Amino acid sequence: MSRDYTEQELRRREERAELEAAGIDAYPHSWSVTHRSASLIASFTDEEHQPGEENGPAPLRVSVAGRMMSRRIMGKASFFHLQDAEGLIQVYVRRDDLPEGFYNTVFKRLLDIGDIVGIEGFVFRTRMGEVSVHAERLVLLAKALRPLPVVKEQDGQVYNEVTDKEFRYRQRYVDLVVNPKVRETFRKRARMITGIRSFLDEKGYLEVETPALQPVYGGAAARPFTTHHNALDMPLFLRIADELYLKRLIVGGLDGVYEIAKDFRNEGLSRFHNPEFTMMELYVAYRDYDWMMDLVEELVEHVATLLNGMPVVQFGDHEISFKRPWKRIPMFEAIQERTGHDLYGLSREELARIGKELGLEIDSSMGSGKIIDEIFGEFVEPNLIQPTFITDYPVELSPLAKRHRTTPGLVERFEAIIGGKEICNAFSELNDPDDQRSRFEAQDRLHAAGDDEAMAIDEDYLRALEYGMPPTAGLGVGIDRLAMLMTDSHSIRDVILFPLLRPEATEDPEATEDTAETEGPGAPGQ
RNA sequence: GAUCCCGUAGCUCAGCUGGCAGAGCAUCUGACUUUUAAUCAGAGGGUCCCAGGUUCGAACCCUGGCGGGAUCACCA
Repeated sequence: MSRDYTEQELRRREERAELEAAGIDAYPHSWSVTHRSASLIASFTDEEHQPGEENGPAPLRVSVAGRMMSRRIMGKASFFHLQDAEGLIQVYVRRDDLPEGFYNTVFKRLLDIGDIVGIEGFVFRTRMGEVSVHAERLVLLAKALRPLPVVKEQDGQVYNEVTDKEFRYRQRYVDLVVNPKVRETFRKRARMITGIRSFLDEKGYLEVETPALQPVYGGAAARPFTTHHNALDMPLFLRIADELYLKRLIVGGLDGVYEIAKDFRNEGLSRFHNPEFTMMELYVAYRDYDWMMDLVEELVEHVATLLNGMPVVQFGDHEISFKRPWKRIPMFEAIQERTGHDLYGLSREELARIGKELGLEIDSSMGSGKIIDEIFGEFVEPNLIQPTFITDYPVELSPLAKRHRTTPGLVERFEAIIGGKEICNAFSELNDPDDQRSRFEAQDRLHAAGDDEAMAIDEDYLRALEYGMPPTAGLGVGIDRLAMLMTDSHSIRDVILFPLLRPEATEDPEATEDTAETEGPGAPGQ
């Protein structure tokens, strides 16, 4: 398989050949690093480290490694910037400090922006005040055969910034190299997840793993991905939620369990939806949804503070404060506040009439719960920017939630809405096996009527409930959406390293159809 | 799935009413031993997303397709 190389790629391949002809390995095996850029720069002080003065401090010798990101060649001396995991550090190279011929031939002619190099030398501050490494040894660690987009920056102004979304998502490795903000976003995401995990561990909850391949899928309303197990010759579904397995563990006596895992939903893509996404689910025995609201506030305030030093983030034009306590409003009250209509207890016909009056399209397949949800989603949710708990949902929307202790027709459920989007969903868990069975049966009728997102009856789950599940509070948090809020990202693709895209056209037009069909794994195309 | 916008050099982008394909960075050659978007002099580099159509002539207009983005629908 070959393709036409560009002029610059050909040039780099020639350079590699020349390097190898000169006995220089273009891909050596290792390099020992003693320092990283940002922390090295931060630790440098003129009094302790700046060499040159008589009786001055001894030079600080270091070994660093990274990618050459820019080059300023001035005759017999040069500067370049080296980028490592922490950031950039400038390197100073002089012809006369390197072996005979190395500077002119290897450094100036055979190395390029994008190459990965190792530097041994001493640290100093230049006349212009930049802490830099004066190279005494320079070793190629990996030759870059493709040219990297060259992005320049001066006083915060970025030139030739790589902005093409498709390029950035398809070649995230390049995006990470050239866009520092992207590296910061994913560091923050990682710190957020670590923060959630240690918060939950500290409370004594047990992190568990439940099946991603499930014979019966459930726990949410969504279409699944289906697959097949050959040896058992059975269909399997990729999980759409962890819920029913985690609650089996509550039955089993593990009083508090959580899982941070990928869920898979075979549905459309959007700014807020990726077919695989990360969910954190938590179940705690002997608790209810009121208690869980307190926990969510505490958790999110804690994580936001961990990431930003304070429980406040800038999100687009809004400053969002996660400081406890958050507003709590029953769903019907919130709808009445925004639309003037009290929907509680109304018949389906009355709800449909109000929906239409409000300008929504209501069709005959929509049940009462669905209409209420539409009205909520249209008039309430987008206006909830500051963290708000919406509580007490209609029972028909929530087949796994426990009935409200005082208000008929509702369940004890809440969602936290932040920035106009649902961030988590929680309830007092339904633990009456007979009620659960009848809810499943209602779902099953919907399914039979053509709703392919309705839940299936999970007999094993019902069996577990029949053994007795303690009162339990359950929570699901959309980790990607929380990461969006914490990093001021406005598309889920900006917080998922490799979001799903359509397969791109193969680079080699000859490698299409005829070969793709006959080749085994790894063949491009579908 | 619908609507709108976008697709030009390795990257960022210009390209007027249809008339020779452009700039900066990157690359190459030369100068330069503390520069920092280094600078200076020169050179090379194009399937204008793809396929048709209109026209004397298409990057530009028309039709269809591919890919991306945004909004909507869907997604409790």
